[in-house]
Amino acid sequence: MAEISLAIAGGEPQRFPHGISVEEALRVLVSNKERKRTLAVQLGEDLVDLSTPLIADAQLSPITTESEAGLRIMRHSAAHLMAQAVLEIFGPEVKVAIGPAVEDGFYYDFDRAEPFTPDDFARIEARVAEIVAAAAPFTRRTVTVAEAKEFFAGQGQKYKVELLAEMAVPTVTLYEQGGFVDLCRGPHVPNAGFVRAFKLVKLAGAYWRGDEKNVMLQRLYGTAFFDPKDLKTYLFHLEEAKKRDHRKLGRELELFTIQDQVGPGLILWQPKGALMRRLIEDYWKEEHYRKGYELLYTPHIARRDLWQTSGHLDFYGENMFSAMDIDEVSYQLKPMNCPFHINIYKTRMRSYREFPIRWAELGTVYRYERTGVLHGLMRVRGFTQDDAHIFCRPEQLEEEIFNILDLNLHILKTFGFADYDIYLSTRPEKFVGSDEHWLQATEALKLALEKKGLTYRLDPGEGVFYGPKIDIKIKDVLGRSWQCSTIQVDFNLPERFEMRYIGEDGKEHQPIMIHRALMGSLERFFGVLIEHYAGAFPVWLAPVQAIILNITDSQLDYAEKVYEALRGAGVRVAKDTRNEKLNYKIREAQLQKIPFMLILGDQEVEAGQVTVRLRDGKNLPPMPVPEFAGMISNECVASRGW
RNA sequence: GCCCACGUAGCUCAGUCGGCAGAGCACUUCCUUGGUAAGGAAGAGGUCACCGGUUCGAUUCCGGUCGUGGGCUCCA
Repeated sequence: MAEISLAIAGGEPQRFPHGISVEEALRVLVSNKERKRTLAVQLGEDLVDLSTPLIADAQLSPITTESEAGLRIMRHSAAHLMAQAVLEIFGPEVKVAIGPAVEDGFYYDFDRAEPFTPDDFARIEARVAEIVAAAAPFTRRTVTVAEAKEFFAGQGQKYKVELLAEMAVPTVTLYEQGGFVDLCRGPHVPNAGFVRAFKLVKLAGAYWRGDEKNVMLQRLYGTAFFDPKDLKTYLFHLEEAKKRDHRKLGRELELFTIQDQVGPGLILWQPKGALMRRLIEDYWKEEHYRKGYELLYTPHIARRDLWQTSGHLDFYGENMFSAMDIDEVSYQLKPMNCPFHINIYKTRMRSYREFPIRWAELGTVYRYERTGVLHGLMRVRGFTQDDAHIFCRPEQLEEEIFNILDLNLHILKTFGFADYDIYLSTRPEKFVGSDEHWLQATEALKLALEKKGLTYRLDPGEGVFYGPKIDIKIKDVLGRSWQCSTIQVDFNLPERFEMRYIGEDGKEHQPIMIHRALMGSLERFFGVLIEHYAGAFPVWLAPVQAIILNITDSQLDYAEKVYEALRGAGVRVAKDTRNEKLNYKIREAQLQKIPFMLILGDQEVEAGQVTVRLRDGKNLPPMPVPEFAGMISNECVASRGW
């Protein structure tokens, strides 16, 4: 028998008999300790089981319990264990669909007449614990698609049969543990004992293959770890994340509210939230002015004809609120601002000399969202976009995109966001515009991204039908990612509205149009902001920057003087002069996450100073009032840049 | 829209195996004037989401509606 040469990546190759298993090879190639925590290896591009026979020279990279990849493999195995437990408890009439590892764990979809209840969780967990204790080995075998079909058909597992029917390969692999056989690519842990900590976390409905035309399956979400301590940490982090939930903080800090009587997905901004919004808007307007934008205001409704012309009724109609008749003319609430901006463009003939035209508006739009998707500030039915439209010549496209990215990142950074995922979406199957335009525009987006030195992911075919786009997504503390910024090229509306300009050649041309929103929606952005800072906003944004806490009534006059002075100096100051103990007042101010507490006792009155307590519990040395006011204004300038 | 769970005072939550509803915090009043995360007492506050049904009687059981949460789908 021939020999093959194997090595740990970066290590010395050694000779082994042809067909030796990965596990046998590891016994020679790595230490015992290392081998015991290895659950699979990477072979080239592929991850394979330890039992895999090796038939060619190769470099092996062990996947251990210490790695992300190892965790994923184990979680995928945990999904199999859960499916085994479910079938054992609820009988073989339960149909299994798919069960992959996901970000924080795994899930498995089941088709069962009776709904699972949270009470079932304990039973399933107990059964999984037994399976884990038995450390049943995972075994793999390769069969033909026909054999696999016959096997699963025999078990009545119709979803597996359906999956097999679409596979364009001759053979598939089956994994078995404890008598449960699943169609699966693998790899898996060597035995169930690797699943040291297992927990079911939630129950949800999910359509078969994600298509709402299909039957709804029951999805059980779980998570698993190699070490029970990690599970505990994970659950602790979930609790911590809940504390930053913008819905909870929004109520506690009195930033915004959503009332049944008003309607779902409709936001009421309370005074403190409204104040913050004003600060955000002021900042936004100033930055835009500096970058050569002009501001517009447009109405909330328009004649239905406008939406006909724009095409929104055709491609966006199901997201629009229904029409209302006014003097026998039909009107509709706006889901977007663009048609208004185009109408302003069209008030007269435009020249290439005016380009680029950059028009921005904080435009409030209304979109019908299905009830199930509404979520605090993140997903609402009425929201204000920080919208803008840029009209330019094709050759200006790249530079304009670059400018937008520049402004975009600058603004995000001011709000403390430096981590985000960038996506470039290219042409979908259904599209308007010429091949040449698409190619040019997509190239321009790419070049701008590269020139800005940004790494991005390509999302092929995920562009809007009217043009390619760049999306920037910010992650919240619960790990959900929210799209805020979007930059889209549009070949459609200029055509539909017959937009024109006179070029250098004296002839009519069609302008290029860019839609863009940086914060996306003020509501969503505010939600992300609340979670990002856990409600402890930077000084320039804090609705209350400082609160005066007097110790006894004998400082009331001085408190009033300090209050007036700080107000006069432009500090957002509040005072708590209630007849309460200092401890009590500090606790409240702390819970309100006010950056500075100004403690006033007899000492401060005498010295004409304030003692500053920070929200992290530290104290600054006593200082005169003007010095404190100066400190605040300096900090704001430093954060905001002006 | 679909699946599962939930909806009791402003907030967090008890409770009623069907018999006119409870705590803590917040709020009001009084006492207390106290230096870095809750001083004490009293008071007020709820058609138990809404609409129907079963019942002598429903906040409790059943059905529907609305809303919320977590998912699916969709998106700023």
